[in-house]
Amino acid sequence: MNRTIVNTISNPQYLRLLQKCSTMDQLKQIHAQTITMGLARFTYITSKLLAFSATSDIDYAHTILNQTSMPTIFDYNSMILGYSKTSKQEFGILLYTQMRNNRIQPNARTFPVLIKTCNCISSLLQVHGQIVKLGNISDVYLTSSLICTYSHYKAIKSAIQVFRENPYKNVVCCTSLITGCFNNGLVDEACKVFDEMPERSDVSYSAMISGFVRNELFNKAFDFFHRLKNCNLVKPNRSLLLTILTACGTVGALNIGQNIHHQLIEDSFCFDLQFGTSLIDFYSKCGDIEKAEDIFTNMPFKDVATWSAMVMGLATNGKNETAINLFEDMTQKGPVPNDITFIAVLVACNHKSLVTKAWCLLGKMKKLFGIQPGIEHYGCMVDLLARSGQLKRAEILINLMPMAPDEAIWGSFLHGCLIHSEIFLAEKAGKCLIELDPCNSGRYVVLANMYADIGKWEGVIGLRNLMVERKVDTTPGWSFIEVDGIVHKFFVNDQCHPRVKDLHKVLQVLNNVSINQTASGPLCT
DNA sequence: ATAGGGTTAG
Repeated sequence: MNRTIVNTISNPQYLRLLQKCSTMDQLKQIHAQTITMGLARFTYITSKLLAFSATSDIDYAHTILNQTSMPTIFDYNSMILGYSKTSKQEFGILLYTQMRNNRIQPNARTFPVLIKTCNCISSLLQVHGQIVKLGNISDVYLTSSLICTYSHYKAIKSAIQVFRENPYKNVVCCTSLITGCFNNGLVDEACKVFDEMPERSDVSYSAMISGFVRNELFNKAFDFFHRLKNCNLVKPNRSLLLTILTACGTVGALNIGQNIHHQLIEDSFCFDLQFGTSLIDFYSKCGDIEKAEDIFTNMPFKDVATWSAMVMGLATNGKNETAINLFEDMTQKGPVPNDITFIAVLVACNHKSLVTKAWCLLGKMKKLFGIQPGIEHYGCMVDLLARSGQLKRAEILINLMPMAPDEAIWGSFLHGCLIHSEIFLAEKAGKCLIELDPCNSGRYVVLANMYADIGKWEGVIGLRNLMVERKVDTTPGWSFIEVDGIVHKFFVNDQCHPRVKDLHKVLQVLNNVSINQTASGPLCT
């Protein structure tokens, strides 16, 4: 940078210069010149430097803070915000204490950032205590921050209490509570808050729809989507359409998803990175892998998520070799693969029992890409080994993994044991599953069916008693399909659908077509 | 003048 420029520019010009700088190197240069030019005595200039570096290099920001003779509340707020974005979140409260020792009064902006540094419920309670103690410092930002963080730590009752007792609230506070309720399974409460809201934004609708999706209430999500389109008050925004598209993929709602696709084409959004990736995922999940490939080919910009979605789509649609080849292409000329890409390519190996290839990829992942395998990667390996009958090796891997096995790991292992009739190992895995997931009736049923198959009736009775004793909810299994925008849900032995007779006729035809099918009983009725 | 909140693909 030209020294004379800095020397002669006025303060607003200086600030504009600072806003333009995009790297820490540029900032350090400006900082050095600020000192040489004697501009460091203007506190708002150093404050601006500090605020900028706090979000990209917190240690550098801390050196600026240490060099500042009289740090202001602005400096502390920036520092606390900076720490909230790092892994050293506990420094937030330490800085706050230091600030209070220096007799600096917090202001309305201090607490939302301080709340962000709370990494557990006890630190949140501590901060909330401070807020109450100081009094007179609340506003809508603070209310929503408290609601979000309480619900994040599963203290939804406290979140509701903050909402009810707080006079400062607006559409954001209501939306925060809606999200909190949905994330804690309180669907009715979320609906109540929405119904009673004085005004609603596009984000409020988004929160409702994604909340329904997370709670697997897909019909309600689609209902809301239609309600929103009909009311014409709020326009569906990007994230809302992305959420709906995810929901469509999850339930295989081809028609609704296709309508969104057409709408995206009309709005010239179809080449958008996120929409493109979402569409690839959606069409893959609906089984239209050609359409997914077509979108992938025509996307002008693709990132690691786009490639991962495509590899996963191919892998789950039986195009395993294409998936693995696409992954190889990616390592040659695409973005750097991440942990999710590796899950996708391991799934591709899984569906073709490519055990050696999978081990090789797992090694590559660590050595070449520096990615530590997570529980999902081990899960893929266990699944792969178990399916291919290498149950001993699968068991050894479960014991050697650096983390405790979860339901998915034992589930894969059990599945492999059942395929290969390894009764002793299956029993072991089944018991682990029941203990990990004691409320899930399905876990008991799998083990009970296995006992029944081998005629070990005392095992069946024992499990039945255990279920009664533990009051396990035995909601029957269900399936669903979307036709013309309506999701039809079917339970096992369900006779409630108005066209149940027609459905049975179709099922009969299908069963006759697949003569070699070894499925044990009807798919769903 | 500088600092804060809600939805979001894999």
